[in-house]
Amino acid sequence: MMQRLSPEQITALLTAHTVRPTRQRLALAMHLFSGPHRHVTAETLHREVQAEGHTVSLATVYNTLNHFHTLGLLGEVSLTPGSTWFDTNTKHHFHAFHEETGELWDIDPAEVGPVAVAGLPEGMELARMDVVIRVRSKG
Amino acid sequence: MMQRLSPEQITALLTAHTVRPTRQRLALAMHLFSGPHRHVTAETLHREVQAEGHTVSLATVYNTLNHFHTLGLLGEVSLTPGSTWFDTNTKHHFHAFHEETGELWDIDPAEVGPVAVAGLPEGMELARMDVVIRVRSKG
DNA sequence: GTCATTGCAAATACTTTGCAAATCA
DNA sequence: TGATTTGCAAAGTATTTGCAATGAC
Repeated sequence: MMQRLSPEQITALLTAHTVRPTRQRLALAMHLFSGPHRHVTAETLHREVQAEGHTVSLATVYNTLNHFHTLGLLGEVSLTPGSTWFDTNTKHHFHAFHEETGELWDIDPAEVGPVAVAGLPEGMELARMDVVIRVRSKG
Repeated sequence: MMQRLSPEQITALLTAHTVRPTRQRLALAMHLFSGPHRHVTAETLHREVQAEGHTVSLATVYNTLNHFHTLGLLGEVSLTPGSTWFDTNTKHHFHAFHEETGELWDIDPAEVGPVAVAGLPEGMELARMDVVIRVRSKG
């Protein structure tokens, strides 16, 4: 799924959510939404836009990622304590994480087989289910 | 599963892993291994032993939890970025997390139904699968 | 021009580490 | 006694926040 959103669509997406399409937000949104789905941390995204010559402070990257997450444009992945990953794929899916290389990719729930949760306490409902499959190279 | 290990068994457990059963480690291990299964952070465990009158520094709690984890006596739960939870249940199981109350408890894999992972890339094998079921009170 | 947004630096939260003093075998 | 362990304080890493300057409409 290359080129999900064009620059115009990205601007439209931001204004639709009543966030001003500023230079910084556009630069970040382009990285997030114009190519294939991404997994980023504030740190990795900051490095990327810097490398492209854009000037965006790290604080703004943090704020923007949180902002986009609040708007539902990004998902959050609980992977390792210590850093927060954001995921441009907000559909229901699972993750595979290679602990040796740090690689992270999506797993289609269909590949994990049918999953149902029984035995939840009375009065509670499932809000969301996070599955992280940790893999290693076959030794 | 109350009273899993007696004080003597805990001392034996530590010496078996060639860690000296010092006053601090015994106090921490008692909290972790003498009652039912626990989920703790360095912070919560530190508060507990302090409340009991033991003097253990927070740094030692961190070091000891990491040490026990390395020895395989504790599992680690990836829940929320920002704090690390340790789990005295090291058997294969899943977690349910109540995002509103912060409650965390174990889920028997049997209650989640059969799970199998297909479609892993060539040359990789499953190392471990973490499932976090997030629940909320029925609205 | 007005109000949102940005960037910096400071603050906060969590965790690790260096090292001297204390402790255990 | 000799090696390990502890506690403190300092450093490190990840993230948030206050506020003056900037930028968008």
